[in-house]
Amino acid sequence: MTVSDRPPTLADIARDAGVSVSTASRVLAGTGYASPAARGRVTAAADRLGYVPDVAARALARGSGVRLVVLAAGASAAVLDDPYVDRVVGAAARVCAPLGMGVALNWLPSRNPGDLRRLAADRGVGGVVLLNATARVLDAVPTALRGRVVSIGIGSPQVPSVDVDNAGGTEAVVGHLYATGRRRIAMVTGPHWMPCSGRSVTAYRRMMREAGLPARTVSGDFTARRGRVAAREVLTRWPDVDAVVGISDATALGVIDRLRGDGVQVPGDVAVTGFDDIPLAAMTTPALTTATHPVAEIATAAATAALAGGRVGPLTTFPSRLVRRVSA
Amino acid sequence: MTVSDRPPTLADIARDAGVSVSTASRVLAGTGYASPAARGRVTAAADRLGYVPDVAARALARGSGVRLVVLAAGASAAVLDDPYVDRVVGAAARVCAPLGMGVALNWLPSRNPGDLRRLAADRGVGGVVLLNATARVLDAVPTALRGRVVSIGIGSPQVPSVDVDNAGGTEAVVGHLYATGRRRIAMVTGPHWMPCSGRSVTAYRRMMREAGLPARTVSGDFTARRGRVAAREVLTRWPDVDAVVGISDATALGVIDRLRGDGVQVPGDVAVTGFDDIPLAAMTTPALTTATHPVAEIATAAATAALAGGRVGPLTTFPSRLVRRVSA
DNA sequence: GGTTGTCGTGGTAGCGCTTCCAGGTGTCTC
DNA sequence: GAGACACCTGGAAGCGCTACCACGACAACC
Repeated sequence: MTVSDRPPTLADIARDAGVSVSTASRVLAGTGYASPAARGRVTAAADRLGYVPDVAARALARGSGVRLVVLAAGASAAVLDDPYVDRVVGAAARVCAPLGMGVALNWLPSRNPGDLRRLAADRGVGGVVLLNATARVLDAVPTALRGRVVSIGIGSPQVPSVDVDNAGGTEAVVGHLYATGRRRIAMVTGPHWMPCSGRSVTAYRRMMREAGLPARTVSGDFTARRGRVAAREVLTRWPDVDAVVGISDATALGVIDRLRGDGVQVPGDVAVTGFDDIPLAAMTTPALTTATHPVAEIATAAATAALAGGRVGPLTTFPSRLVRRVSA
Repeated sequence: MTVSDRPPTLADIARDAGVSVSTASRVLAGTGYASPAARGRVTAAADRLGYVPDVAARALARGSGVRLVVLAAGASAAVLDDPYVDRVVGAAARVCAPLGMGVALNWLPSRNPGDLRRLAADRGVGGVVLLNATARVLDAVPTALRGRVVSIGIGSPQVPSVDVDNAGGTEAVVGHLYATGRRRIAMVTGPHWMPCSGRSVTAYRRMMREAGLPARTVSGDFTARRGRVAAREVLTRWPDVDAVVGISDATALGVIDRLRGDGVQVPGDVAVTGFDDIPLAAMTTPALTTATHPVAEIATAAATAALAGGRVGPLTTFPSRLVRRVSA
C-alpha cells in the first residue's frame, strides 16, 4: 500500500471506496442522495487518504468564486495603510480559511468607481466587502455583483451594510460625562462628510439639546495630530470647558496630550473620552475612557454575508459599549 | 453589438481577435510565440471586452495554487488575535490582489504540526507564510511544501526566513542611550525562548560588556502590563538605574507608566526606549524613542517569496532604524 | 396491474484555461 | 539544392470537480 506522491483526487477516493466519482462527489459536497453505507465508505476513504478537495476545480465546475475582495474606497491609495483595514482583512481571512478561500485587498479610487466593472467580470471574486464607500460608489456597484457585496459603513437599497452603532456609543460616552457632573462638554468631530462621524455628531447634538446644554464642536480628522490642534482651539473658544468627546481614541489621545502640555489636568479639570477602544487605550496615562468599536465582529459579519449571498438586511448595527477607565 | 451578460472567456477573445484559443492564451499569459500582429489584436480584444482571466481555471490547468496561507503557530488559537498577525495578513493580501489570489489565515497548534500535511495535500495552497514557528514546526514541514514556505522569524536549512534585524535595532537604541550619557542601562526582555527576544538580549549584553558596563535584565513578555511589573522590579533591584530598554513599545509604555506613577521623571531621571515603532509611539506622552520594525515590508517580502518559489536565501534580515523622540 | 413517488447510483458533458503536439511558414547554412 | 532551425499557428487532451441525466429498486397508493 504505497502512498502516491501527488495529492489524492476525487477519483482516488471513489476507487478506494468502491463507488463512482459522482457518488463520492455527492457525499463529500453534501449534496444529493447517498446511502449511509456509501457515505461511510467514502468519508472513511477520504479520511484515510488525506483528501482535500481542489478549490480551483470546484470553483470552476460550480462557477463559484475563489476569493473575497476587500475593497477600500478613497481618494488615495494611502487608505490601504490604515491599520483598520488590516483588521478587517485579518477577520475576513479567518472567515475564508475553512472555505478554502482567500482574501485580496484592493483600492477603489473614488474618482473612478468604474473599476468595479472589472471585479464583476472576474469569476474568481466570490464576494466583496466595501470599505469607506460613498453613495456614489454604492450606486456604481454593477448588477452582476448584487448579492455579493456588503458595505462596512454606509449602505443603500442595493447594497446591505454593517456598522458599529456610532450613535449608541456616543450616547453612552456623553451620558457618562453628564452623569459624572460634566456640563460644558465639547466635541472634536471627524470630517463632516463621513457618515460615521456624522452619526456621532448628531447623537452628541441631540443629547446636548435634550439636556438644555449648548453643543460645541470643533472639526478634526480622526488623527492625534489634528486632535492636538483641536484641543487648543477648544481651550481658546471655551475656556470653561470641562469635558471633550473625541471622535476616535487617536483624537482623544491628541487632545489629552495638548491639554496636559498646557497644564490642564485630565480628568481633574477636563474629562476626555475616545471611541474605538484600541489596544493602547488601556496603557496610556491616564488610561482612556472610551466606547468600543467591535471591528473584528463587524468584519466577520460582513465577510460571512458577502460570501453567503449578502443577506444581512439593509443595515445591521453592532452595539458599542462604554469602557470606563481613568480619563473620564 | 450587444454585450453578453456573462463575463467574456478566452474563447470570446480569440473569436473577436480572429485567432485560436491557443494563441490568445499564449499572448495573455505571455508564454510562447506570437506574432506582433496577433499580439496586438488579442490584447485589444481583451481590453475592449473587459476580459479577466479565470483564476480557478488557470490554476486547475497549471496546477498552481489559488491562495496564500498565513500559518500562525502557537500554543493557543489566541495567537490569531495578535494585531501583528493582522498586519502580516494585510500586507499579504496586497501582494495577492494583483495575482488574482487571496490570503487565508490558519492556526497551527504547536502540539500537532502534523496539520501541515493537510496543507501539502491542498492544491489550492500556492504558498505558506509561517509565523511564530519553532524548530520543531520547521522540521515538520513536508517535502511537498518545500520551496513554497517562508518563515517570518526563525528559519532552517529547509525553510528560508525573513525577519527584522533585532540585534541591529537593539544596538541602535543602546548606542543612543550610551551616547546621551546613560550608563546604568537595564533591559526588560521577552520570554527567553523566543528567538527575536534572544537576539535583542544578546546584542544588549554584548554592547554592555564591550562598554565595560554590567548587564541588568528583567524578564517580561512584550505586554504593557508585564512592563509595569518589570519597571517596579528594576527600580527595586537597581535604584540608581538611568535607562530602561524595552523589548517592545508596549513594554516601554508599561514601564513609563509605572515609572511616572512612582514619581520618576522620563526621560529626566530615567530614559526609556521601545522597539517596533507602533503608530501610537508618536502620540504618547512622552513620545517614545524606539527602533522600527518594518512589519509590512517583511510580510510583503515573505509573501512574495512564498509565492515565487521561496527563494530568499536562508535568512534575510530587514534593517531596524532608530527613531528619536522624547522618552530617550 | 399500473402509476406515482422517493431513493440510490453511475455515466458523462462540461467549467475556462494551459500545454503539448503536429504542422506550417520563412531564413540561414553548408 | 537540401537540411537545420527559428518563428508562428491551431487542434485537442486534459486539470479535478459538479451537475445533469438516465436508469434501476423498491414502496405506496389507487
